[in-house]
Amino acid sequence: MSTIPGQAIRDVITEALTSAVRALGVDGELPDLELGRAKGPDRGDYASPAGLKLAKVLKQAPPAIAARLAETISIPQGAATVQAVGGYVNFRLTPEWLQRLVGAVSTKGPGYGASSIGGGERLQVEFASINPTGPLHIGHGRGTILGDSICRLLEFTGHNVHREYYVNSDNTQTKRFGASVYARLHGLEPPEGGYIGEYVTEIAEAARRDLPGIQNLPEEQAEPKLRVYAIQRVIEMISATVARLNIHYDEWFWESKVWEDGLAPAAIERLRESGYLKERDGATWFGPALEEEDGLGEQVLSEDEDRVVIRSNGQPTYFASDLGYLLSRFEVRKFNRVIEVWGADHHGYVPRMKSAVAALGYAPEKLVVILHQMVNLKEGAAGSAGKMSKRAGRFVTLDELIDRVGSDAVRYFYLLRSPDTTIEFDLELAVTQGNENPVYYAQYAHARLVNVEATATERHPQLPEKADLSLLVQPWELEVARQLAFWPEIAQDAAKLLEPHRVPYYVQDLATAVHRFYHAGNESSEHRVVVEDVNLTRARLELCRAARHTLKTALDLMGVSAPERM
RNA sequence: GCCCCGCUAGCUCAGUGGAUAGAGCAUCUGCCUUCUAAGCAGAGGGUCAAAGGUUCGAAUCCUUUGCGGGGCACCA
Repeated sequence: MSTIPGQAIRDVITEALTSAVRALGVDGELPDLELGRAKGPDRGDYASPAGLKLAKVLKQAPPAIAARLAETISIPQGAATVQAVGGYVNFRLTPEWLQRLVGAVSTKGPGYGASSIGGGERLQVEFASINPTGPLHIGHGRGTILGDSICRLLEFTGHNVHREYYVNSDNTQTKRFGASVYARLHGLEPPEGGYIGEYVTEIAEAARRDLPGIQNLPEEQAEPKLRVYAIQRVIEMISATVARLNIHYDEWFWESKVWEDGLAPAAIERLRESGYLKERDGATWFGPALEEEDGLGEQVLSEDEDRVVIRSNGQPTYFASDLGYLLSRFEVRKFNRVIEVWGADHHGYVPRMKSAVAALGYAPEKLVVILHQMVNLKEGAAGSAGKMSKRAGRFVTLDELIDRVGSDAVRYFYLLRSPDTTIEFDLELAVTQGNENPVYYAQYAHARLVNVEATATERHPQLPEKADLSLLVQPWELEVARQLAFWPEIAQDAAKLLEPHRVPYYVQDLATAVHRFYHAGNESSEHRVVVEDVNLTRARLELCRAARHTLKTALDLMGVSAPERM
C-alpha cells in the first residue's frame, strides 16, 4: 500500500476533507474541522461536524453542506467510505484498506507508528532530579516513570533525546546531608534537620574505608569531601533503582560543574550587564528591572517578585546554580528545547525559570515544564499519613514497591494516571491489586499471539509465502485491524502533548480486540487461527503478527516488557 | 490573601467545544475435552461538585462558590 504505515489515517482523511471543502469554493482560513474518532459504531470510525462548522461561511444549512462534502470528497486508496448524517460527515474504514494495513504493519514489524515529525530536534529531558540525599520513594517514581516515558515517545516520533539527571551537590539540603555523614563518622547524632536513615551510617562507614584519614580532618574540610562521596554512593543507589524500571540516564550532571566551568558566574555577569540584577540588604536579587526597555518585559515580568541569587553572606542560592545550568544547556550544549519534569510542589518556580531563560536571551518557550501532582501516602500506611519525608524516614521506597509488585506493574500503575491527578497511595492495596493490574491483560494478549503463531508454524510447516489478506473478513478480525489503524495517531498525539497516559489506554483497547479475536476460536473451531485451510491460517497469522508487533511497540513506549509466555 | 491541580458509575480513573459520556476493578448471570480461562459474552450502576455565562452545540471555555491536595524563603 502506498500509504506509509507511519502516517496516521486520520491525517489522510483530514487532508481529503480539506480538499473537498476547498472544492466547494471556500477560500481563506478554514475553521477547524475537528475530525476525530466517531463515538458509536453506527457513526463509523471518524467523524467531522464540518457541516456545522461551515454553515456560517457558506450560508447554507449544515445537512446540505455535509451532503455536498460527502459527494465531493475523494479518499485516497478507498481507505474509507463516507456518509453524511445531519451536519456531520462520517467516515468508515473499508475492509479492503484494513486488510492491506495488516500486511503493511506485519511487514514493517516492530516500530509501526514511528514517525519523523520531530525532525531530529535536539532535546534534553531532565527528570526526577531529586536531591541525592537518600533512596527514591514511591513519590519519586512518578516523575521518573513519566519522564522516561516522555523520552520514549519523543524518540519514537523522531526527536534526538538526552536524558539527564541534575545532581544537586552544593545546596542547603546536600550540605545537611554531608554534615549528617560527618556526624555518623564520629559516632554522633545528625544535626538538627539532618538525615537520620540507616543508610547514612552505612555511607559513613564506607567513607572511613574509602577515604583514608577522613576522620582526622576538621568538619570544614571533611564535609565537602564526605558530601561528594555520599552523593556518589546515593547516585549509585538511585541509578540501580531506576535501572530496575528500565530507565537509563545519558548523563548525571553535577551542580558543582556549573561553578567549576564558570557558567554560573558567567550567567550572573550577563544578567548584571543587562540590568536584571540589583543589590539590596547586602544580597543580590534577580528582578524585572528593565522590563520597559528591552521587549522581553512580558516574559521577565511573569515573575513579579525579586529573588535572591547571592545571599548576604556571599553564598549563592540554588537559583544561581540554575542560571549557570541554563547556560550549559542552551549555550554550551545547544539543546533546542529543554523539557523538565517537576512535582507540583515546585510549580511556583516555573515563572522564575522562564523569566531567567528570557533574561539570558532565549525564548521562554524553549523551556517546557511538565508538572505532575503529588503521591501521598494513605492513612495508616507506613505508620503515618500525608506527605512523605526522607528526613523523617516516613516513606515507602521505590525499591520496596518494585519488590512487591514488579517493575511492569509499577510502570503501568503510574502511567495510567494523567499527571494532573493526585495519587493517594496505599501499598497494601497496590500489592493485592498487583495480580489484577491491567498490565497483565495486555501482556497476556501478547503472549497468546506468540503462542498461537508458534502453533501455526508447527502444524503447518509449509505455509504459503504470501498471505491472502482478503480472507480476513470476520468482524473480530477487522476490529483488530481497525485498532491497528489508530496507533500512529495515538503515538503522535501522546508525543506532541507529552502525555504518555494515552498509550496504556490504547493498549487496553488493542488487547481487548486481540482477546476477542482469539476467543472466537474457542467459540467455534473454524475461527481459530490454526485451521486446516493453509491460506486462511496464513492470513490470520499475518494479523497475529501485525497485532503482536504493535502491542510490543506500545508496551516498549511504556517501558513495559512484552513476555512471550505467561 | 494570592497562585497551581483535582471534583465524571460503589472504587480507581479516561474523555483535542460536537451526536446517545466511556474503561478497569467490584457486584450479578452465563462460557473451558479443542490455538494459553491472567480470557470471552451479558446485566445493573451517572444531577459529569453547584450556580450563572459564552455558543447552533459545554463534562470540556469564562465567572463565582463549595470541598480536597500542593505552593507562595537569603529551603529545593
